[in-house]
Amino acid sequence: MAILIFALKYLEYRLVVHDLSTEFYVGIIAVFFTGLGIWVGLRLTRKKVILIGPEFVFNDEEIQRLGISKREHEVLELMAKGFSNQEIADKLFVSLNTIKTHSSNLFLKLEVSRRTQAVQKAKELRLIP
Amino acid sequence: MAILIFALKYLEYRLVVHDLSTEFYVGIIAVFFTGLGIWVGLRLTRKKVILIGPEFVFNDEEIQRLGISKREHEVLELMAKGFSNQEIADKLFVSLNTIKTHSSNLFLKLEVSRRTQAVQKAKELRLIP
DNA sequence: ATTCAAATCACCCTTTCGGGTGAAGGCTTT
DNA sequence: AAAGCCTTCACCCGAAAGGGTGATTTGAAT
Repeated sequence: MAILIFALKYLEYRLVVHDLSTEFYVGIIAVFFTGLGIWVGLRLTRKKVILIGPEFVFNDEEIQRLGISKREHEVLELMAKGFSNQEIADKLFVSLNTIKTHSSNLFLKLEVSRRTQAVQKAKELRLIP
Repeated sequence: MAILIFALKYLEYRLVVHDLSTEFYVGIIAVFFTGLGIWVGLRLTRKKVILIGPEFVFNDEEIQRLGISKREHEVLELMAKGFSNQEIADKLFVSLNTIKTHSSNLFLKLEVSRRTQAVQKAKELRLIP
């Protein structure tokens, strides 16, 4: 707004002092404010792009459709982070056998036979980030 | 450009017929072209956002920095798709031992000890899609 | 009170993976 | 020609993962 008022006054001053054609000044104004608008437009979308990037939502429908329990989902997340069954067991304070049971059930529900496939499929279905 | 010329002529016509102040017309031009600029700006970034999404480029610098060979990179890609060493061996028409060698070298270069970690790290470093 | 799913753990066995070592052939660089 | 990397393959061994079965406990729903 300040820039706009300043521009108007400045051009008005130039219009009195010099005697150039009206179209010339109108052209200058048009070009200047088009540029200003482009800048504003870029500003607006730059923020949007930043916001679009890091948003992730769990696909709860798919999780329930496959019948994946809370605990199984936890195991799945740790699996995706590259932890071994033993490490997952330690983190969740349960036995290795328990994790093996959970992972076996996960593989059945995800219809895979290896953990790398499980992780891949889980990411595709947006079960995990 | 066509719109700009049209606007200039139209405003010139209005300026002669009616007798409103110059600032008024300058204001109209400013607001109109600011809007036009915003629209153009949005147009430009909208295309950029669409392009940014599905494009993936291999991080060649990182691949070379880690000294990952062509063959090792192939193995890494198949690994990330969830294939077992035996399946990778079949796909590349080499022996299982060869794939084990490649994967061992990969783990050393990526500084990991499990294939899930290797896949995770490779994706972080944009070595694979 | 009974049923049912989830979570826990155990034991068995097989397959896969990972680490270590060695070696042979090919290709490039020096 | 020698040195160095890539690729290929082999063997050994231990650890990890996966498949199957069965059992107990707990909490929620009927």
